[in-house]
Amino acid sequence: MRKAKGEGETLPSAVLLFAFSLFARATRDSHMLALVPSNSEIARNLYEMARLAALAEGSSNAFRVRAYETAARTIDGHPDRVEQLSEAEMTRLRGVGKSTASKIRELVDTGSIARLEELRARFPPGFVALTRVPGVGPKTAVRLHDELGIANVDDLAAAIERNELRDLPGMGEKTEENIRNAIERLGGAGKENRTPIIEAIRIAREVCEELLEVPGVRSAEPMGSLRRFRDTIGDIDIIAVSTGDPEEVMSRFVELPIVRDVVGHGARKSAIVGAMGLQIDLRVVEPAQYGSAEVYFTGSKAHNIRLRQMALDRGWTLNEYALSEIDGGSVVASKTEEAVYEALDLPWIPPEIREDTGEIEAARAGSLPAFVRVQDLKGDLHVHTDLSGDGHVSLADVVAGAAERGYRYLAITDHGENLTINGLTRHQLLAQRRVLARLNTKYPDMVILQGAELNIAPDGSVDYDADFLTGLEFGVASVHSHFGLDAAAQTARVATAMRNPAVNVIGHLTGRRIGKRPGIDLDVDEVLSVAAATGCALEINCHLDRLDAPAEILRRAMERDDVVFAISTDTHRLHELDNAINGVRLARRGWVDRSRVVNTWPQKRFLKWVRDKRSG
DNA sequence: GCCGTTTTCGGCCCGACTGTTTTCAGTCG
Repeated sequence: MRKAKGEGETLPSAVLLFAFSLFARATRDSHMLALVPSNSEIARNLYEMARLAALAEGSSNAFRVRAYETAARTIDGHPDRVEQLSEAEMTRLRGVGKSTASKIRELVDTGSIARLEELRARFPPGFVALTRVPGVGPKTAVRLHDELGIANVDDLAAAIERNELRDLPGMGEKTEENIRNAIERLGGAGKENRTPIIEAIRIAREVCEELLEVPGVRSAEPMGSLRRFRDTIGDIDIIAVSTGDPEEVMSRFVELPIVRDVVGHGARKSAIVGAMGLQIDLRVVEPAQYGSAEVYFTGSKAHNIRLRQMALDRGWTLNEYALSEIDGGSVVASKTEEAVYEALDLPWIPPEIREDTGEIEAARAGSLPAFVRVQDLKGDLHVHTDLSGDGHVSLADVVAGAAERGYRYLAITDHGENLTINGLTRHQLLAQRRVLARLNTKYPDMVILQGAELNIAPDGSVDYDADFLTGLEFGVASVHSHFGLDAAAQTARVATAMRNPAVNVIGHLTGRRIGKRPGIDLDVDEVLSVAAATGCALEINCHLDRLDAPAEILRRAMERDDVVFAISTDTHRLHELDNAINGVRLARRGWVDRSRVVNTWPQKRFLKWVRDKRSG
């Protein structure tokens, strides 16, 4: 039996959150119906149409498939509710024509799309799962079904055991063996298994270091979704620049200790499966090709397609080796990314936003945000010391570390007393206050504020009492428990904390741990409204397993002009002060403008903002 | 299925690798 709509779907938690925010707003604004599809729900239907249409068309590159995908992407990134537009208005959206507009209208009016239902009936979930086996694409899946009656992965495995695949024209023992191995590696997830960025970054760094040992290799850097700073990674793409023999780089690569399986081994391109089943692709290029190679392998695919279209409009073609003239092939640009973008009359676009969700248009119009850079940060506003149960750096060391980085202000924010294992007693805080007075004298250029990371209780209250909190100079408030409350309760909880004068920043808003724990359910739009009304900043937490608030929420916040942010490392060990770069990259991914980040502000303006909030 | 200031029809991004082929289809990113 078919699942009820919206039930049991698996989506990244950030997308779910975002979807929920739209859904919650819809339910609040329109009392009459509870099932108005959000933009992400519409997009999800269109993505599913694309996926199934790929099977019907026999290719993921079929024009109809790409048309659905383009429309889905446009709607996913659209700031307003598409459901409220007329069909004529919808067709003004990029990639949405009459046919798609009427399908969206059908979805809004009836809750389903007839064409999608037909496709679902024709390609049941078990069959679609076949195409998640690496090496099995739409053509193969359909053939397996038509010629061998294979309807799902189990059927396929059984057919391989009977050596049936090798007898099909165009297939042989090798293909059969490859698919057998692919199913074994699948573990139920296959092509859609994604790795948290914190793990992927570690593996990528290790591999790049090994590649740098190969003679002739000048650089080795991760590209793809890792460079775009997505919070989960499907596979790792690495470009190595070599002035030596590329085949030597390749043979070293496929022999690395991390390699569990070699899935491709060519002169310029190889792919291996490494620890935890994570695939790593390596490309070797020459120095003169680096810029175009970076553009190409950073993606996203959709972003690249837009760039290539722009190249074609100019009589050029863009590939991984160069931007060059179609006639004659002379190179227009290839050495640097900047040169490639400039030739296409665009400013350089940061990798973090290359998703074809409006960045090309914004770049063309000159309306990209002023992106944050590490050197813009003038302070860190979430820092623990070894007084916190989970802190591993002394107060003196972390203050010195901040001073070394040229910071003009710093908030020490050890855990509040309600976090029983990690938190500080009032007595400890009073003692810390005396030490801080001396440190403030020692570092006259930097203002060190005594703050705390307060725990937001289920009712929105925080640690200590109002009197004691007045004695603190700064407050970060975070959810550390009761993750399972419903959205209404969580939203009210966070809103109450934001209204507390002792709270300057909401720490790691959703509480998610990427790949381990989903974020709490929130009405994001309501939270943003309260943030705006109270002047409470949203933290951009730099920890790679948090990256919280997620980019989707940051971008949503940027659609308003009244929410501010704080890029904070949440340091527990001295070296974590360097994690600021992660927050900077997350901020870019959320299209955050520098002017809205409170810890880029000069000392005086920053301190005024802190005091204004605390005076209620 | 979408799109258009040369176009309402005829285009639509590009290439490496693999396995099975004697020149290419399928898959992948």
